[in-house]
Amino acid sequence: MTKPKGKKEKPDKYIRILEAAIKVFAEQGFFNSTVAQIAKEAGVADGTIYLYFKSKDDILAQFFSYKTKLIFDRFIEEVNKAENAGDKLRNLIRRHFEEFQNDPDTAVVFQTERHQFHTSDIKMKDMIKMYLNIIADIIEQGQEEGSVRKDLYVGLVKRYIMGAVDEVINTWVNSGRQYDLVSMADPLVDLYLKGIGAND
Amino acid sequence: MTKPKGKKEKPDKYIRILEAAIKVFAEQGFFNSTVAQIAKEAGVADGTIYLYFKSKDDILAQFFSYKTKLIFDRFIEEVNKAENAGDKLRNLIRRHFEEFQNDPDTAVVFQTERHQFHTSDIKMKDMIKMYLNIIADIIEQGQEEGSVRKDLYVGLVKRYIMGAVDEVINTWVNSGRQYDLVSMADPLVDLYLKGIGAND
DNA sequence: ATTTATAATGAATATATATTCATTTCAACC
DNA sequence: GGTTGAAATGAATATATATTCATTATAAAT
Repeated sequence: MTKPKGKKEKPDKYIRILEAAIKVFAEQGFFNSTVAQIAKEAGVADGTIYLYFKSKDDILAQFFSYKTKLIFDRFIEEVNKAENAGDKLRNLIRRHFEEFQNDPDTAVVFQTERHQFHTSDIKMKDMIKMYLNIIADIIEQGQEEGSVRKDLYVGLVKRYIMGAVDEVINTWVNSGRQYDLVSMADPLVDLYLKGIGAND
Repeated sequence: MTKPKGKKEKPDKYIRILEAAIKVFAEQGFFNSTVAQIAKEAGVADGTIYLYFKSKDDILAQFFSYKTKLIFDRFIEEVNKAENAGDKLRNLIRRHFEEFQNDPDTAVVFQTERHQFHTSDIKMKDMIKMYLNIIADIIEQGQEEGSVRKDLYVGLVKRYIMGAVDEVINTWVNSGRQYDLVSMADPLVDLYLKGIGAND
């Protein structure tokens, strides 16, 4: 029998546990979630978790690296579709909003837990650095093109951009995700480029 | 004897425990900290904590409301020292950076834990709303004065400002607080006002 | 059918720690 | 110096839950 009836789900059990964990974490936060809850949500025994993950902490660590890889590839792909710096920035942020809007559990866990684990072995700093680097490259390209001011402290600018993106997502998450996040992208990019000051 | 020798520290035991808790939370995070550690740091017995606080959660809740009141009063005071919107925004952010730089433990706890307790009874949303309102008032004043663009979505602008402030502080906290945070205020306000786009 | 290897189970374990409360200390007053 | 009430103590309790591991199921191989 080369075609099994329905009992061949080996490779995706890892994924199934991860997805279940994300759901539980999103609902209750990492520290308030129990391994037993994750197991139940995934439809496996408690002990099974430990065949795929070293510890509860490891589940969160795996989640971050797994999702980050997936998402960042799409960010870069989307950035590369554009030619000039302004469009690249717009594409990055729009795609960021799209990804999070389409995967709200991931969004919640990212926004809620990302500030906790800077000391642990979760490679949070590396992730953030990657994101900041994408932005820095765009800024520098813009400066070469002449579309971006040259008298900028890029180390500050990239955080200014990332911070605003982050807060807009936070607001959306904490509102119960009731409105369209993606529609915030264009007005936000407009603020980055033009600022709030009246053009005299 | 109306002048006790040195054993009259009643009103500040509450404060002492709070400060100790903040220190412990800053070092290890709320969930990884134990009540016993806080008691030790404060130089009191474990049980004494419960004469002043309902629970471990309550310590964090008290901290937020206690510190928030203190700090926000100073924010408003500082904003009121300025006349026009630009200076008000500058004063707000500079004072924000000053407060956090002078009280690093508070800064760490704020930045680390503020994204966790949106569902709990900690009045996080109210605190954030207060801050956003200060900003919104400044923006609107700027629009009346003519120094700020009128075609702005204020609901977005205030988050854009707060988010960037937040991220700049995060970076400082996660760097081990090695550089002068306050010096970031002016360049940041410059970005808000002028944006990154080349003025054509 | 029997063996073998792998995967999964879930009850039992081990530990950690928030909270309680019976007891003690303290300071003021008579 | 004895009495009183409040404040503080810290050992004991109660609970929760991450992790382990002896046992069982599963599937393939012979």
